Amino acid sequence: MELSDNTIERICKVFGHLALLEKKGVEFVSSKELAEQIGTTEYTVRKDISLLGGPGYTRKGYEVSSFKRELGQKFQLTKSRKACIVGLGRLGTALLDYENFQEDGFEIVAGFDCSVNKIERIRTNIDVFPVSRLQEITQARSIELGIIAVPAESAQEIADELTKAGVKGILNFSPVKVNVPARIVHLDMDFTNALRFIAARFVMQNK
Amino acid sequence: MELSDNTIERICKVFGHLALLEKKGVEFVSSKELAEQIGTTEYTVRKDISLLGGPGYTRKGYEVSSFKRELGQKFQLTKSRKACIVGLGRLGTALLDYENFQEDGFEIVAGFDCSVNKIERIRTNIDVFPVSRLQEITQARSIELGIIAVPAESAQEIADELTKAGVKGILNFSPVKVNVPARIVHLDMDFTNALRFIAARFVMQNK
DNA sequence: TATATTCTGTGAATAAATTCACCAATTCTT
DNA sequence: AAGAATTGGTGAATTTATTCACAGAATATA
Ligand SMILES: NC(=O)c1ccc[n+]([C@@H]2O[C@H](COP(=O)([O-])OP(=O)(O)OC[C@H]3O[C@@H](n4cnc5c(N)ncnc54)[C@H](O)[C@@H]3O)[C@@H](O)[C@H]2O)c1
Ligand SMILES: NC(=O)c1ccc[n+]([C@@H]2O[C@H](COP(=O)([O-])OP(=O)(O)OC[C@H]3O[C@@H](n4cnc5c(N)ncnc54)[C@H](O)[C@@H]3O)[C@@H](O)[C@H]2O)c1
Repeated sequence: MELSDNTIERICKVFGHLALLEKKGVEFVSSKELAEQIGTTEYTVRKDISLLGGPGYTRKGYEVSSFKRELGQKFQLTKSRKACIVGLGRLGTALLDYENFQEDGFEIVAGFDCSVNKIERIRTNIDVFPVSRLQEITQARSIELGIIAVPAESAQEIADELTKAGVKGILNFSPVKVNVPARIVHLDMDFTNALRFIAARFVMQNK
Repeated sequence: MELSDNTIERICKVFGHLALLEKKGVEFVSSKELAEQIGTTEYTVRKDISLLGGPGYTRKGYEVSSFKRELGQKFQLTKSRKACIVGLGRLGTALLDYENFQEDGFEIVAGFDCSVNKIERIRTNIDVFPVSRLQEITQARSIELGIIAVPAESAQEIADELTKAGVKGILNFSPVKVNVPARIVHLDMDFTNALRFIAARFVMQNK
């Protein structure tokens, strides 16, 4: 059965929240609480979950650990996935050193940049390479996800490289939309547009 | 008339693309091209634009400069808006020095952190302050937007501070949803969840 | 034990978003 | 000048998403 992107996104948020609850030792959680935490309604949460057939218990809600395990299995969110970062400027290096990715099942196993200077100067535990070795390293290390943190004008070029290298997904932080074949899942995260949206939304709301 | 969030978000993207085209000196752009650039269909673009009453010209499309001006006016995207960043760690400092915000009409006028050490060590042109002065500075400098880049456990606390300080919008980079009154527009940008979504989406797509 | 409460699951109803179909206007081509 | 092609605008149709309503089940309460 076909899940919508909205549903998948919400389920991912649910998964994240379940992980938190599990750490805290909480045993059960209701659709109402999940809804509050992920910013939607209890109806939507229940509908989403019902599409997956997850079992909830009357007057208790969903069992945190087993439900998390089930989601992890269904969406393969438990196996650790390897990722690389292309563009090691201010944003790229911040991402490189963000150790929380690890515990959420994303392992940054390589960084790439076109500037050899930069590569030599970077202090990090992650291996960094010239971008000319992107294909080689991506394949050798079974990297599944590519994170783009190069300037806008190089973003499409890097998206193409990553595509050729065979990644399954791309997260793009540059402020231009990248085009990749439909088999590759990609998401553009444009901070400037986020600020614009907030501003525009505020203006509309108040007139 | 009421515009949906989807429409507002798309219009913001259109605005961004118009700015690009204007810089390049392009005079007209069709709904089809806009659609390609922002990742939607020409129908949706035309429908969105028709809600705003923007004039398009037969066999030419929309006039880049005047349409951009019109959108800028309607959504007040031309006036420069002041923003601050709270949490000057790896991500916060990357954002602090991102000079492109400026040319898109967002001016970072202050940074805050709880660590006095950090504040003293930071090298940047932007003024940085201890977080205890958040309210004071935000009001003194008419800051409208708050960007949260503190660890998850402090995010809600900072959201509350920003709310009290009277900001109009909040962009939250921590991986927890923050709760603020409905009058304040806010957006959570959770990178980890973005990676999860990409992974989950890929799994679903291939079964 | 009986009754009230609270929770899920899900079909039906409603609402929202997208897509389509096609007219009108303009430009291009021959 | 005639006809073909391209483009926007928009009401209608369709599809998708959300919300509601309520049955069924377990638990709590009296
Ligand atoms: N810094 C931020 O806070 C911020 C905010 C919003 C958006 N962004 C976007 O994120 C991206 C990165 O921003 P940044 O501030 O880190 O930029 P930056 O200029 O600090 O770093 C870019 C890095 O990419 C490298 N690079 C350039 N072309 C390359 C190529 N073809 N292959 C490999 N590496 C290449 C450069 O050597 C540099 O190290 C940009 O697209 C920017 O618009 C950044
Ligand atoms: N670094 C990344 O690439 C990355 C990726 C995904 C998400 N994030 C999220 O962004 C946020 C910041 O990440 P980071 O890597 O920059 O963290 P960091 O630890 O490098 O920096 C956090 C900063 O916040 C300051 N701080 C802590 N509590 C504060 C408070 N109450 N008031 C003011 N300042 C306070 C700290 O002094 C520190 O300077 C986190 O929520 C993180 O989960 C970061």
